[in-house]
Amino acid sequence: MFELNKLPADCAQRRGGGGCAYCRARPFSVCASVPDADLHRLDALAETVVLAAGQALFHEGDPAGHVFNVTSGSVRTYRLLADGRRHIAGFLFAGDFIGLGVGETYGLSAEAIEATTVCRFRASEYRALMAERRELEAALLARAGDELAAAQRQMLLLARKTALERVASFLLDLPAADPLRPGPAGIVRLPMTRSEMADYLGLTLETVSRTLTRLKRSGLVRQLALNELRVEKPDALRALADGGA
Amino acid sequence: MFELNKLPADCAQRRGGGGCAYCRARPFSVCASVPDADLHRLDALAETVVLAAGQALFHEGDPAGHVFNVTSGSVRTYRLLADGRRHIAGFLFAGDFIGLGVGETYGLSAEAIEATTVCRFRASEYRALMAERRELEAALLARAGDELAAAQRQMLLLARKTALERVASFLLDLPAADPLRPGPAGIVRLPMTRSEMADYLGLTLETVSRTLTRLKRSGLVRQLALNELRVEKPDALRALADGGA
DNA sequence: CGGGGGCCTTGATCCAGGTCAACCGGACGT
DNA sequence: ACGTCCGGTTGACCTGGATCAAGGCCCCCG
Repeated sequence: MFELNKLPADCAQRRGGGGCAYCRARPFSVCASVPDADLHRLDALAETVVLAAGQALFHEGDPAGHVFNVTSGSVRTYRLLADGRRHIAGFLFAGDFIGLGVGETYGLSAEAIEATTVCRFRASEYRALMAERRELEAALLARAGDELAAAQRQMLLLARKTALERVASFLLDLPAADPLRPGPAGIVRLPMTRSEMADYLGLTLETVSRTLTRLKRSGLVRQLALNELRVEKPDALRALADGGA
Repeated sequence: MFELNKLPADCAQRRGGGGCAYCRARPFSVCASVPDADLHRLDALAETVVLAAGQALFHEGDPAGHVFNVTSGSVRTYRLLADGRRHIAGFLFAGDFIGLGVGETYGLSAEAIEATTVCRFRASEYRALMAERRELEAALLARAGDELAAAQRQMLLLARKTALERVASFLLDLPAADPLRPGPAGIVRLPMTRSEMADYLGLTLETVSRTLTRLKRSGLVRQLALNELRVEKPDALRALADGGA
């Protein structure tokens, strides 16, 4: 039911050619903590991996051999229950780090949503680099704190918000997550399907669709293209999202 | 509707008397990363705070002046929506650290569930100590990773599990969270009310009560006392919790 | 240019869990 | 001893969102 594409061995290569210096995602990533003068250390460990839409980075239960930085595109992380129910833990964009909670094995699966590039490190080498470059460790700790706070907001959403509030929250939070595509304020790009939004928000795809229709009809949101829309009344939408009566 | 008890100024005191060396929660906390020889550094910064049931440590939106370690008892962290809907983000026990995701202000409120002691540090001093003692920073990063993984499991629960699966998961995960009260295997102590369980699990208190009754009737669980029960069939309960058909 | 397969939307119906309400029992204060 | 309060349990009913089903649109491919 969900494809299990392998990662072709040839699409990842050790670089060493100073790629980090030109990485557009660096300012948004934990790599920003590494001073320019030390970038060669990162470069020496980094592999660039190019992914097509639907390709997997790893699967839940795989030995956790690598950590990743997303450099362009978007990634979903998810988990399945035995009977196929799916939960999408997060959508990741340029600058996001993958590998914070991981121990021996990955606790989630990760797949590209669209054409995506990630920067890959052997976990053991990355840990060694962390031990060497303290700022990197501090940056990861700060990032982990931010993600924890985001996870707590998401738990509130899942535990207590209505479908309308969930979708409204999603539309407001999503654009901020993708720093490479700031675009004009209020434009929301939706690279994922309705089904993926549903599995992220704890709803069904039908409910997501109906709820978006309601938001359009009420004029809070306008559809610009399939999977792109504009928030027309951000304050009203925010009030909705936060359960403001 | 929810009490807003103040923290009496006199219940917290700077110690400096070598308390950390005798702290029963230390082996389970991030403090375990500080070598015995350096414990005086922790002691110098630590204040012991004794809390009665229901007393608040801080409220959402307060300036985040302190971080905490729980040393005994239990704490709930929660957030409210404008109309009073509550979500309990977590139950914390001896060894748990409070202050990972915090920035300028607290994003959650925290209150003692029962008689509780916590160890309090000024956030600025704790940050300075972290800069000085690297192992502490590493311990916090590891802890943050664990919490992130736990948050992801909880999001799966909230997004996709049924009431029965949620309660079963809760009963299995809770005992492991309280290291000072290991007790005989399979004994679950529930210091929180049905309403608090509900707000943690994204249910209502009635549904929690009915679901516990179902578990008792089906023989998976036996009630020993009010708020204490024993898991009779851990494997069956685990299968239930994980949605195993 | 025609056919097929995703993805999306919309409608009709169903049901798990929410809501409202009654009652029970233990802990407490007087 | 008694009343009150708070937490828990149980029952009856309701509803938001799930489920089941039918098309529609668009894109790609032959």
